[in-house]
Amino acid sequence: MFPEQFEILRRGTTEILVENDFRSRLERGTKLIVKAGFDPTAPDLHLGHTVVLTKMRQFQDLGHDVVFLIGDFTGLIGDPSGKTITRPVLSPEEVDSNATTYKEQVFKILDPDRTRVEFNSRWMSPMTAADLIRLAAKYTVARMLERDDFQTRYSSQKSIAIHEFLYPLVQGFDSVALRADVEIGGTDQRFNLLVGRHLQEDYGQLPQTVITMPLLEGTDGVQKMSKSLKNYISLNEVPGEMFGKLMSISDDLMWKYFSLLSFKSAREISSLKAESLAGLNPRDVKYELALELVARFHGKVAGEDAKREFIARFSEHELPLEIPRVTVKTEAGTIGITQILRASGLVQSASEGRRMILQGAVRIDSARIHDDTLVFKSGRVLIIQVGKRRFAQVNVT
RNA sequence: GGAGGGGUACCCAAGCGGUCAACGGGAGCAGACUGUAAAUCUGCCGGCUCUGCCUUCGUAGGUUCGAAUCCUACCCCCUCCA
Repeated sequence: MFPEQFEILRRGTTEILVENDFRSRLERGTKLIVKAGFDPTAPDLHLGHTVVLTKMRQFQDLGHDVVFLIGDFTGLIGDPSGKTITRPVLSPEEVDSNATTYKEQVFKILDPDRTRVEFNSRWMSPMTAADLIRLAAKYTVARMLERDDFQTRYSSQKSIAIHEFLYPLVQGFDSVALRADVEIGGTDQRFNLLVGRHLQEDYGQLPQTVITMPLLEGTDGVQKMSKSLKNYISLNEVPGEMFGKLMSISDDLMWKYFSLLSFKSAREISSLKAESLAGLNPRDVKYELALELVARFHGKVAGEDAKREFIARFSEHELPLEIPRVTVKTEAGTIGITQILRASGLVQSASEGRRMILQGAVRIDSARIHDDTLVFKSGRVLIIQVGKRRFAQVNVT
């Protein structure tokens, strides 16, 4: 039983600190308190976040207590791992509405009945300045600067504000307040998670087990999935978009997505791998992935519709089922094509429209055009396509 | 308190009086191909009434026929010394 639990929980992790402690914790057979913190400023979760959530779900399924911690207090500090130092301070109402949005998304993965949602302002706000100084005294500058991104910023002459040092401390203190047995985070959280161990020891608690999960690369296949890099797949993505974005990841990256996001068993995944080696089109394997994930967040039917639509659009080059309709007004009864493209929102500027036409990207009623000086009279209705993905039915009035 | 380095387009990063709408890389977009929004190759990548014009290189002024490039003031970042 315990070795089995251990194996399930270890799957996909980058690191478990300390493995032996974790084993003995599991062997005790008591419910563990499993914590993971989330930033309140980004209620729009993406697939990268779900790596940790999926791991939390496994703990739940094994009967442990999971704490979904919203770092509303740490939100005041901002995440020092990013480049931005200042962050807009959220009002209580904003935190509240973000939390609601969070829950909607998170409970697609976690079991709501077995999840405790906490806010770290509950114990941080009552702290006095003196309390905070006492907390700050528990760690040294030299040890803080061990943190990889502090080090990088320091040596590349980027600023580090004092309050950013508080971020790991507060996060660590959260573990003390929650008496966490386990904390899960991405590998980029390693340092912060370890601070928790240190502080717990200082407060006379058994240091938590730290579990780090690999970072999921975004759709560019190189950088970690993040909103600011715009390479993310949001959980709120409409089914078609989510399906398409998943199909756009590289054939190599697809396997990482399988191992970190799929609920398929290790055995099922390796048999897919074997089939693909045997000559199955990687595209078809990717369909499996896209289908599973779209179905998880939007339901089975939406998943299948998305797949069907994708094949029609990109394999059979059919027009999408639903084409947005827009109306474009003429000045004196006629209007140039570049103006139509811009006014319909298909391109950002008339210049971009001109370039698109010259590159052969624009089709009107399915026929490619090359002339950027075309003029249309009012009363025309045109189906315009720019590239493979932008469509509009334009009513010229 | 003193000395020095730096702020360039979405990001990184050249340029240091005209040939700069600004090298190069990344991201993005498009085309070809593959009939995966994979991979690969090619092109585009400030705006416009587009063989030209207009607005951009921290901010505001100035010098000059002409400035991202020189000068002045201001704002911001970093380093070293104290």
